[in-house]
Amino acid sequence: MVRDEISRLLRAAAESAQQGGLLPQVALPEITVEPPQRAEHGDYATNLALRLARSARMAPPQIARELIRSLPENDVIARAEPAGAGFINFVLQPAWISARIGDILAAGDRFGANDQGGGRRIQVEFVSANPTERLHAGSGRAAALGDSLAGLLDLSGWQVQREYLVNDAGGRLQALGETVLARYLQALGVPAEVPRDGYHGEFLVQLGRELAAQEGDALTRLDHAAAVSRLSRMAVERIVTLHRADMDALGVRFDLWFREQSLHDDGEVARTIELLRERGFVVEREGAVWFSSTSLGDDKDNVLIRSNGIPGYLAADIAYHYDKLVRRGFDRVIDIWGADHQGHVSRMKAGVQAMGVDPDRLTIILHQLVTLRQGGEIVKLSKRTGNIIALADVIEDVGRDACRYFFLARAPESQMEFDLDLAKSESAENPVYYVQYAHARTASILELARQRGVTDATWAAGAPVPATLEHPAELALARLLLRYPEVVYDATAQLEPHRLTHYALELARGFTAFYHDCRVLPSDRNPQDPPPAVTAARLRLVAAAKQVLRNVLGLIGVSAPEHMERIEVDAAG
RNA sequence: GCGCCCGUAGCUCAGGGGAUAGAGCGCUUGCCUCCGGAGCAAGAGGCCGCAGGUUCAAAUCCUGCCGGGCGUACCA
Repeated sequence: MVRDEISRLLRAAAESAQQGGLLPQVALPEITVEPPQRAEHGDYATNLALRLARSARMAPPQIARELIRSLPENDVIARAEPAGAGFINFVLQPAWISARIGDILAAGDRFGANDQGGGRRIQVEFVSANPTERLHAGSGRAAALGDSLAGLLDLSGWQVQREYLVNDAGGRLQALGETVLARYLQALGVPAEVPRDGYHGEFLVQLGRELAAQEGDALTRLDHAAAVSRLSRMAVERIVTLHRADMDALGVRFDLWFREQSLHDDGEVARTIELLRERGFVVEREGAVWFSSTSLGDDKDNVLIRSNGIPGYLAADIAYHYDKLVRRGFDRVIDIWGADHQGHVSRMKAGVQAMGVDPDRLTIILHQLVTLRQGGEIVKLSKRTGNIIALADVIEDVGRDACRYFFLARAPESQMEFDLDLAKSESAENPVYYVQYAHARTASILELARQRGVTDATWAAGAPVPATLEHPAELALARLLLRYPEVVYDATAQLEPHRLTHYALELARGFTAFYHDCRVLPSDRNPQDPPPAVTAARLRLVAAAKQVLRNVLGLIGVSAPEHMERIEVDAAG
């Protein structure tokens, strides 16, 4: 990464200055090098002199001057200047930048990779909606967030597994079975009532009809419990199939759809409770079995086995996380939960800790809920409200690409307002199309170059640098491209994939500005046409831009089209 | 009541100790004889919710208050 090159030079400068007596022998703080907000402040800047001022007992500008003077000979930095209250601003060498374009082409789809994971194993579990209805739009946010995060981790040297937990056990499954039985019977004309804690939406009415059509009255001959059990299983399978189809439509693939029921079948839930008991975290009172999580700092104890003898969700969830962290041995586990589950964070952490596992190995990312706006109406998407807008409908309306981009574009902790009408009616103005359009342009330029007899070898990775990039727009684009690995690194380390969408837009803008200012191919009409070496250098830059746009769009989950359909601008509006 | 998250441009949101706070959409004004105008350039629009505190430096960290969202079950 470019910033690491500069950091190394700065560290060498500081040590050299200390040895030469220009700076006192104080401990160096962590060196941060980052692009400044304003272009006139150079390509990168550091506040090292400001950070050193106190311990060195020197004025920051003076420290800055000493550091600059002590910078080792190098071909990276063209200029280093003290600025402001004590910053050092760096301008990179155009020749060095130009040479790095070849690195991008050589790295190809792997450009941006780093090794912060070091081959360790990590699991990202996300969406994991209860199989009781169609996925609602809010699950799209979890899907976009989880899939892009997993992609980032993969690119950053982690071995990643994407997992979806199917809650096919427990009390809600019972309620599902009761509901489906009632709907099934109703469809057969038999009077039946959905229990009060069942699911009253239209969706299961339809499912009941389908099952009645498929099974006839066969299930009426079973006793109640058997019918509920049978129907709940059938319903789960159908609903999971629908969930899988929605994820496919978003381009999200899971490595494993984990069945909660398997933990019960294998005795893992029972073993987990026993293990908690051995470790002294189990108390019995009021006829139920409790996890004494207050002893680990939780605000209250939680039920493991209800007084009716059925284990609650927490017992299964602790068993599940024990399975992930110990039995399957993931080094880290990331759970992505909706904000409506925020209350479970402390007890889940306590549960992991009680099982003897370092709770820092589990990271829970909460995303705030999604609000949909449709026809000026606000529709809040919380679970178990009757007013659900299905994810499948949103994907169909808006398209996969815009869906992935918009769901990812906000920080998880922000509430998100998704304006369906805007996304549909003004899709041409969507930032996602702007980014895709930039990619289509790179493809178009390279294709035209081929038609004019320029071979791909011109922009191949190993080719020598034909000419040093000089034009400000060329250099600005090249610097943006070189920043991509830093964006990937930070987005991974901070677990903030939404940064990708902002970078993608910035890169597309940088490319479009370059395209506007710098002619790539000769036009024969203009005496200012670029000479062949400049054309070759710009083609390499275009090829590199295409690569990086492709890479970042890939992480976001948006397609990188070679061509886009023309949209005619209707002057009449 | 208590807990978590959020209050930044007309709207939707980035930025989360550092230099003159940004983007998209919307609005105003210019640009289509050449690689795709789904574009480009310029502009208007901000006590960064309020009040204290910490710091050389606060939109950013801390405290309190106000406003919004979500939790606060022997549901998941």
